[in-house]
Amino acid sequence: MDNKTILVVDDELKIRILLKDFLIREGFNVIESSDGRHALETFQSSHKSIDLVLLDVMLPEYDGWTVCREIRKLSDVPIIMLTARSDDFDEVHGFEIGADDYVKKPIRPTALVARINAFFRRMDKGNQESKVLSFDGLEIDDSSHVVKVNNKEVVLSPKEYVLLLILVESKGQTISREQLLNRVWGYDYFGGLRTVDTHINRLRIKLGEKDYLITTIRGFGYRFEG
Amino acid sequence: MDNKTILVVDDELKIRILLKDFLIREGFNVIESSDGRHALETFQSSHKSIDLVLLDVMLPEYDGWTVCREIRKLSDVPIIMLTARSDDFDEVHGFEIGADDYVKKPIRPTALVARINAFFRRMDKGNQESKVLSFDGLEIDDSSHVVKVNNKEVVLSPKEYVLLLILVESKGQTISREQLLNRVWGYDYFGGLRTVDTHINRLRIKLGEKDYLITTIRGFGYRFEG
DNA sequence: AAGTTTTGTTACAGTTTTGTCAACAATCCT
DNA sequence: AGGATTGTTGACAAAACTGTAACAAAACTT
Repeated sequence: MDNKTILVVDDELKIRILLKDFLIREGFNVIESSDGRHALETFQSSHKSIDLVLLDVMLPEYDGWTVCREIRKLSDVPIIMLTARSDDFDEVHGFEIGADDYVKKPIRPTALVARINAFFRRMDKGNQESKVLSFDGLEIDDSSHVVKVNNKEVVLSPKEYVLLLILVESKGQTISREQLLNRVWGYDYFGGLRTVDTHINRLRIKLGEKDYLITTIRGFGYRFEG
Repeated sequence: MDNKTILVVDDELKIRILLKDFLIREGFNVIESSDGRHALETFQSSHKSIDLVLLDVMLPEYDGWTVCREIRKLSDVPIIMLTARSDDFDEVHGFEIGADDYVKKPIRPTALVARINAFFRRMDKGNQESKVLSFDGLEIDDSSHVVKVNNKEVVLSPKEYVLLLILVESKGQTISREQLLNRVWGYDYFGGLRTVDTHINRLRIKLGEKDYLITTIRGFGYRFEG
């Protein structure tokens, strides 16, 4: 497999260096950029050879959102946003603008690399296929976050959407409440397990007649039927 | 057998004890070390059996960074650094050295354990194969928890499912009621042995015509015929 | 700042699961 | 055969699990 090239955009030299080192150690090629304007120029001049963009939100010249939007006008390259704190980040905002994923600082290198690899794996898998998952009567367009039941759009809240996505991504497998808490709410969330039930319930209501797609496996968790 | 072993390196006795107790309670094996030199020796002598290293930055003899670097020369074991200060220098330094994650003091044990678990989960996600056990007419898909008899799904209760799984995993061997109580109900369960009989009975009923797969070994226990 | 949506938690009722018992059946032993 | 031991099965109450509604806090909109 030939090496992928990643464009790293961050104004902090230290972070840039450490990301570069880590990515190179993982076998990627790295192009660096320290501000928004330069990043855009770099991308314009050589976007054919860039396979993924790591983009800090806070940048001089243009901020990360702007850079993201501009890049989107040129290309569908995967963009992963790096956010300093969770406060100043709005996930929905990020998705609307066209980012494919986001990673909160402080960055955990292995996690980041796992995420990057996941992207490339997904891309290699079906470059032709659109990112629309669909099962009998249920459609999930992951790029636009639109969910349809019998061709009618259903509006899901963020948590509901992620919950559904997690279930669908491991369809056929039973996932415990603990796992769902970890994957939807995060590994550092310590709320009660009943919370999952409630959200499953809300999700089912919104799925309407297709609610049977989410099965309860008593004593174990939930499962999406593919 | 499934237990992961964690090497805890910290010079403060209190913290070491705190971490050890917590980790052991969570089902990990723990090896301790109080200074850098000893940690390295320990790791060199038994790094085959160490699955993760918790490493304090400030240590006598060698400091945490040095220990980290040396361990990296030997192995790719995940390393989580415990840092007292939260300024960027530590993190950058850590990235360069090759640590996988950071946890800032003061440590919240539950959060730390969650992080460790997240790590292990991600790691053995790679070598996770959906194992489907199947015998004439009986199928057990452990990832989805679906059991089929003659291609027809059979719904088992949690206890029934685990019971069946235990039996199947040691097929051909006779397992005593005591062993079944231990492995299905847990080491700290003190119920009567008859309980096993009842559940075997219920299991057989649900297995229908395939009930002969579970044989009674009079005076000893039960056996699954593979 | 007020109103709306999302989210986490709790409470409770309906259902399933579970443990235990006791009667009954089968097997073993002398 | 007869008694003793062991296994099976049905009944039933206790415990556990889940779905749902209600409510309050938090986040987001306008």
